[in-house]
Amino acid sequence: MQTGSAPKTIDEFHERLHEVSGSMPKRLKQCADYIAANTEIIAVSTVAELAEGAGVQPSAFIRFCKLLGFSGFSELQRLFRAIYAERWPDYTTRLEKLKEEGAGSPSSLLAEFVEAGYSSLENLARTVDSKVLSDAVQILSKARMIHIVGLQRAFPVAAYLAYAFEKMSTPAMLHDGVGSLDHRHAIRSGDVLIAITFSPYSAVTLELAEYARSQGCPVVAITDSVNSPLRDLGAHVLTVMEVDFGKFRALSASLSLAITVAVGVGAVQKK
Amino acid sequence: MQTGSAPKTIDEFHERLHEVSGSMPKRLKQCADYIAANTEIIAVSTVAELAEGAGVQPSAFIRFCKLLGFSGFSELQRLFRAIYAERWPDYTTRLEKLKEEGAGSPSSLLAEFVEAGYSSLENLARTVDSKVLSDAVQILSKARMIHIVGLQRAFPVAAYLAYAFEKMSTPAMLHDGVGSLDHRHAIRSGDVLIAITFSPYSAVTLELAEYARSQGCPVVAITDSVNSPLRDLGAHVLTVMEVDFGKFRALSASLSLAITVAVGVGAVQKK
DNA sequence: CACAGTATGAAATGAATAGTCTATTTTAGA
DNA sequence: TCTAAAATAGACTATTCATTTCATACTGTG
Repeated sequence: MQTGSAPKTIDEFHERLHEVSGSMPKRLKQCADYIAANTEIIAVSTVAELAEGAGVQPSAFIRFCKLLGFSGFSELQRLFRAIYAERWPDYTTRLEKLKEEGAGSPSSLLAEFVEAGYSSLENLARTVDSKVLSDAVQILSKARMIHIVGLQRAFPVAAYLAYAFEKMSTPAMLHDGVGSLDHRHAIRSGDVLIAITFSPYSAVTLELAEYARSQGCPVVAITDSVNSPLRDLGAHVLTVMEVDFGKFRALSASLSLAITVAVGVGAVQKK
Repeated sequence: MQTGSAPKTIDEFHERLHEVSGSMPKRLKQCADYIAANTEIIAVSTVAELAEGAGVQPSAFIRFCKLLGFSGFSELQRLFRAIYAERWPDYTTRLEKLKEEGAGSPSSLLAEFVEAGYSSLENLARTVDSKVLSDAVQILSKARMIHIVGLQRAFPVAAYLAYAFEKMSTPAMLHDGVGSLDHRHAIRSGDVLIAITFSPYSAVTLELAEYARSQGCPVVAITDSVNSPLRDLGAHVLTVMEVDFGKFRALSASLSLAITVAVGVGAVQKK
């Protein structure tokens, strides 16, 4: 049992699979083919299920795992589960450590932020629900006017949305709180509000969203986690999980999502 | 046990989770919170693992599952396993899947923007000059006051910088152009200006940068390409190339660079 | 302060699942 | 066609895991 040679990454796994699949007895070849075509279900299936799918006995499937260098099916599955469950490291602690050590040279700091950006984007791509996304675009494209609110951390996102709509000549209004002027009464029937807020949720944003709902206007929310109070309002929620650095948040994912929505709306309206 | 009312979709699940999480005993609340934050690992975890993650006993976790309307953990997990394949983690595959919905569809747009953001970040990490970056941080950390200007496309970046400095109690002022009020005379000797502008370069931003230089204030520029007019002013130039998609520009790289600078300055000042 | 109702944790139970072993079948070479 | 080696299937075992049970600790109320 050459367990030491077990593939450590998905790439290595595929490589090994391809490598050994040439010289394989019939049943094991079936396993190889089935696995190659259904890699994604390994993490959530049992030996019995996979064996049936490949049309072989469970024991054959286990022999197949061993041939690839694993000690058994469990070890193989562990590889796939680990990769999926891979939690992004705790950036807050990492950042603090970096600061403490004083080794926080700006370029290593940048490396951290860049990596956080990668994680956020990958996570976004992985978890976005295309149905929810296209519904949001639908709702917005029917709006007479789009209102945008997002303060504090969320303000850059709101500002970018306002910019994008402006460039596409889509009627939109940014509620930015300048002069503490409240423009809530600009929200009329037929309008839609985009509310962006992340924990800790801005009271002003929530209030405006509430007001919009009370006027019968749909609210499209861009927010983190599923506990967002915006959900209580019956808002159409787009969830985006982003890596936090203590008080700061990589905004890569939120911005990408926002610009997608904006361009999506613009595309629909041009037709 | 109202097993008939078990959530059938992830959306329903989240809804229910949020619905019941208000009135829950401590341990079950812990489960709810943990699950809300780690939904993605349910499909590939065991009760014991999740329970440990939430800091509760496995039995408590099962009580939690029942509260949500499932017959037990297995039924809950079945829900997540069923949809697992669609969210297969391999980033590239997932992007391709998103694009399958057809060009112009919201999800394919998202895939494009995510890709653009990703390459922008890659680009940034590759091309950044660590000497220039740490010099910029040096210059800024010596400033009596930091002025920030960035309009149009660059405004979200400027706004985020202003937010970050505010959070770190670093004296900073955002020149946002509200009311066409020009605050240039707030720029005094000892201050530093961060000017952010991308092609086509905003005249207002350039003018302000010019003014700052004329007052003998250093200017740290965040801009694209080497042809930026800010270079002519003798500004300290941080270059960031963003990948365009259509008319729009991913801001991921610019924001990451900006936040790096801000946090870098904050770190120096805390010492 | 006592009591009822609820929540909790530890351990026992029982089901599902991975992994092993061996008799049988298939295959290849003489 | 016979024989030896390899491959396979299916029964068997050991393990892991979800779930239940029950004794104990809280919590709020009269």
